[in-house]
Amino acid sequence: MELSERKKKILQCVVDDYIETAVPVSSKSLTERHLPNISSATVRNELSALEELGYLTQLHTSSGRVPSAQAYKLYVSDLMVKDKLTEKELDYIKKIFLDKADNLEEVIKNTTKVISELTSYTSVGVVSPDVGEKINVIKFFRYKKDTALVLIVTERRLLKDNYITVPENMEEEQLIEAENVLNRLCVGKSFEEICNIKDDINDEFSGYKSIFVNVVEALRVYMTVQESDVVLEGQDKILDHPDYADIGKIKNFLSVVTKKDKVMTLLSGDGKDIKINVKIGTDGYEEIPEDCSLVTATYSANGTKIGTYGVIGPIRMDYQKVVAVLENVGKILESILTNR
Amino acid sequence: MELSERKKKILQCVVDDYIETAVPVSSKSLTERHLPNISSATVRNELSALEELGYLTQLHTSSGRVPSAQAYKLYVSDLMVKDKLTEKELDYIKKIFLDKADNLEEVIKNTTKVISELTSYTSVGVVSPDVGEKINVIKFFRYKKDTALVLIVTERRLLKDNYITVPENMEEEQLIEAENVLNRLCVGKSFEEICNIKDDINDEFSGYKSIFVNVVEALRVYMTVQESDVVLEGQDKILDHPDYADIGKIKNFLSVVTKKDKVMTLLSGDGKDIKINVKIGTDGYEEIPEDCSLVTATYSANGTKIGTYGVIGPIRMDYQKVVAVLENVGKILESILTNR
DNA sequence: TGTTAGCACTCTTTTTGCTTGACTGCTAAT
DNA sequence: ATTAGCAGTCAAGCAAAAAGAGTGCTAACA
Repeated sequence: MELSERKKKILQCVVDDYIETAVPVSSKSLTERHLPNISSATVRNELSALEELGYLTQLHTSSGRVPSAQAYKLYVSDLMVKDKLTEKELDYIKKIFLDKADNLEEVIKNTTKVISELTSYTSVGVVSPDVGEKINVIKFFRYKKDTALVLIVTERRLLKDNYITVPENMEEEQLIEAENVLNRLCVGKSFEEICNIKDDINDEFSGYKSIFVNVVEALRVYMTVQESDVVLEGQDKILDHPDYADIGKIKNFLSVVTKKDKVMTLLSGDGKDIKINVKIGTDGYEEIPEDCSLVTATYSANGTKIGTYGVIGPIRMDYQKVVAVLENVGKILESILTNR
Repeated sequence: MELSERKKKILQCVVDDYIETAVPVSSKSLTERHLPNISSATVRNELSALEELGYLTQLHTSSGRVPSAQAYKLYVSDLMVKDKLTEKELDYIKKIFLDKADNLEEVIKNTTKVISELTSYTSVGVVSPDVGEKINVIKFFRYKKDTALVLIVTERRLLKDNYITVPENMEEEQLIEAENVLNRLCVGKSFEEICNIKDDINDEFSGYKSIFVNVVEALRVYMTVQESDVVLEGQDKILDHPDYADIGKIKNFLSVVTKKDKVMTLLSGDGKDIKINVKIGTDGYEEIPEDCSLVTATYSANGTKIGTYGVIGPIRMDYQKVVAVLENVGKILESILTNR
């Protein structure tokens, strides 16, 4: 059922006020602050109707109204007036990114830092693996008798966190030989393609099969989100918000947010095309701490997903600000990473 | 002034009880729980004397006694009965380390994890840089026109997080040449030695001076503690302790503990030979959050400092358990890392 | 001289009742 | 459909009273 224009307006004012003050909103304060042309009694009737429809709740009979999760959803999708960032804030974002634009890892760390800084909420981010990412070159670096570091240069980054075990008696030339064969097989191909060719390589790859299997395993690891791909900033910001005056809630929040694996699952489900995505903990999304809200945006450059970034905080969140920050950071980030 | 045996015994009981219950300790409960042979009136006299001497405080005239920082110090150094870990706990420690004993980074992460798990406090750790660490080999890996990754293999680890800028017009052979010269200069030398030879290399190193300077800079970075060398575990554990029922205190704690640079300075001052080191926030140590206690141990293997690990938590900490865990983890860790 | 029983005193914590103030919901008039 | 006005509800704040936990002191005792 579509709400009347007046109901929408009133609901918007309730959410605005509640987000600002954290105090249940009364009919009187609404007429005084936003609606001088109608009486508080009329507003009371409307509030009562909105409560009936599930948009508002009351803590007790004589308290003001508090928005429900349903109300926040409508607010974000329909009612909210989009906020603009100040020049100062925009400059801040640009300055941060321009310094270290060429290192993807740095960019990602800075992204969460900026988001957390500007919104004053905890921010989370994860680099999306890209199964279509193509390999430029693979290099082995043997640094112990039986261990070699695998360096993989792809279109967008340098992967250098995987090791393979090498037979101790393997000569240096053999390792180079293996490297050459591997490069012949892999260069220009995507992770996905390489993982699929594993069967028909016996002839060419003869003696080095175990190495190939190891490298494919390393690639497979890079294809899924790793804990090291998850970035967190401002975990303590939550304490500044009155919604978390209760230790139990803080604990609930921190027990999720301090664990990278949990944050990973939190961010993993997010779709490809959706730009701004709001999930509210109370209904349906089990991964999100109770009474929390997760607002995320997925950024892409040159048609490839870069990563998902967002803010996690109280349901009573400053969505105007958060959405504005996420959109602007996205724009600037994408423009820097596209066609560079 | 030396305390009488009975005073020591009573003080020990007070601290034991207070650590266990978090409730101010009364004369009556002391006689009931630990001292059946003396009357509560006698204990009261002794408590009063101990208060006079600065070991105990009273929140108000009719409350029980609470240990002062001074009392905790004496408790840890003299009074405390050393705790033993259970077989189960010891097995747990061994199992964790045996899995990944050959990767120093993994070992360090696991160390803090184990400590936090077993003590149920937040644990912190930092890998000590070792200025005497000798270099086995240096390798450049050029992966972009103007950027090369610097790989440095030392006696104990593989450093792979530094990049140098290479002149775009530099040929591959020239880079290899530079690598050779650099190895001739550096292999077998310690970080410290290399940083000191920078002046008289002009003749041999001719054209590659900027590269050498870059590499030395990279070494200098490795010689100081890096943020990436700091590990943290169980930041949310603090919330389980009643001492942190107050949001202000939690904030205070987290604002230090979530920031790696702050933890770094916290752990940096610790000496070389001291095994177990207890610092209490209320007096003197400004870096430690107020009302917090930091217990650390420094581990070594083959005569070199591996790192400093410890626990940060409330002053009312279970020192018996914490010291036992730190000592045992240290023993096992050192035995694994020595002469491998 | 050290120890102990007993009692008065102090201070916190809990309970209770009361008052005030903020809202709402309802009703009747517009 | 809107509004003014009023009765009803509930939380929050306050003060006084009661209960409880512990101490310090004094006087007696070994």
